Amino acid sequence: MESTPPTLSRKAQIDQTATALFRRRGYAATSMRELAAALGIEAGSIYSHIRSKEELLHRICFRVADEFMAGLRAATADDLAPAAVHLRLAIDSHVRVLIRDTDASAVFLHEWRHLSEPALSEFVQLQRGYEAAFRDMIARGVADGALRTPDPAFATLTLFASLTWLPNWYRPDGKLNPDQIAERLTDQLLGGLATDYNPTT
Amino acid sequence: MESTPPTLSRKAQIDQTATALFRRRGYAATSMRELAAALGIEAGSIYSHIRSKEELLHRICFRVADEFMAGLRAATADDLAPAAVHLRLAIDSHVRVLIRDTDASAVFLHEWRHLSEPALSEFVQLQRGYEAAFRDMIARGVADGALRTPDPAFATLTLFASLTWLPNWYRPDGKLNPDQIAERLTDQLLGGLATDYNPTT
DNA sequence: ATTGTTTGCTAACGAACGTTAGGAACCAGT
DNA sequence: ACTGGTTCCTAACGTTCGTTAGCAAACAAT
Repeated sequence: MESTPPTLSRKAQIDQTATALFRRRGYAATSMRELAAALGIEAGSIYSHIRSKEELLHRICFRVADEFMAGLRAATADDLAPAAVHLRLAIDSHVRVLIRDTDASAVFLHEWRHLSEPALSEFVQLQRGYEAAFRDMIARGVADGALRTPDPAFATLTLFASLTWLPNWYRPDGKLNPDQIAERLTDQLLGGLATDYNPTT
Repeated sequence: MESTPPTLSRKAQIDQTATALFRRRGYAATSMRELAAALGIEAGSIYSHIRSKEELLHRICFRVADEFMAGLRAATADDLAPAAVHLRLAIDSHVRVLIRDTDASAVFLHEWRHLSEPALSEFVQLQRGYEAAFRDMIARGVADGALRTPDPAFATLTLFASLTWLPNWYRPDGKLNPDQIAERLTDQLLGGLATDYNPTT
């Protein structure tokens, strides 16, 4: 059972509503009074649960960052697996986070720059490490012949471009369910790179 | 010669500085006092040249939209050319706009949602038409056998994803000059689609 | 019964916001 | 010399911002 109330705790509700608003209108353009109205309470009441507006953004960004990082660790846990397998699992994990938590992912991707120091630097560092891991996987895949691309660095950019674009077009009520989307996107992105690639379909 | 002063007109300077600020900090998070400070004047002075803050955003967004549209028209001017050629020229033109005017392009891509009606609807309509044109070119290219992709709609998404991502990584002081970037990006994006493609290099 | 936690209110603070009014300096063309 | 346009200033307007203080109701645990 739970020690917390049966539904979402108020703080969790605030996080959720703030995430949706930050995504739709942008962090800077969302006022605390707007957030309060969406929750059906007054602006001042929010501060019984949080310390500041930026704390909301901070929690969203770093929670999503944690999910991405955990997925990456799980995908590369098997040291003996080839780089191309690591890459496939990592892309798949990344897509699943994007789909499971589209609003928070969109905030993570576009609103992080409104963090202030020192959180901003910490976030950027996490981001760089994450991207570097993908670049390494692709480079190792090319080195061992499993992947083929005229320009690994550029391939990494294209990969992240496609991943980052997903929240812009994904609709939960679309024809494909999340698993199918993740599978298809992974297949498509890897299909363009692999020298010999057979999708699981 | 020119009837305007030798350097940029003040209004053009304001546009330029606003573009850079809107890009770096976001439209909503950029204050008129910040903009004024960057120009070395007082906030009130700006209103001798413009009517409102949103007018700045409006001008940036619709000017870039015009450039994209003009490029698309030029690329598809030759009715007799095959769809794959139209597509190549259109991608090339798009990339050149992105590179020539990176700041304005980034504002166009990310800040347009802060436009208010009716400009917002007008902008969205332009955007949809532009994307539809690319989708059609890809679909026709697939139909006539010049292009190959398991999912034309998804290919269009990936294409726009890569294009939209460019301002995020492009640096004018990089190794490649604008022409080389445009050529390489066009080659790479089309290379993944074409059934038989020989880059111009 | 009491205590502590959660939740929310009203009222207001100082700061920052976009914007305007009114005036002044400068400069080009007549 | 005069005129009209461009440019910028100071001062302030009304509004909205994030946030705080102080208080109160509801409820769970002891």
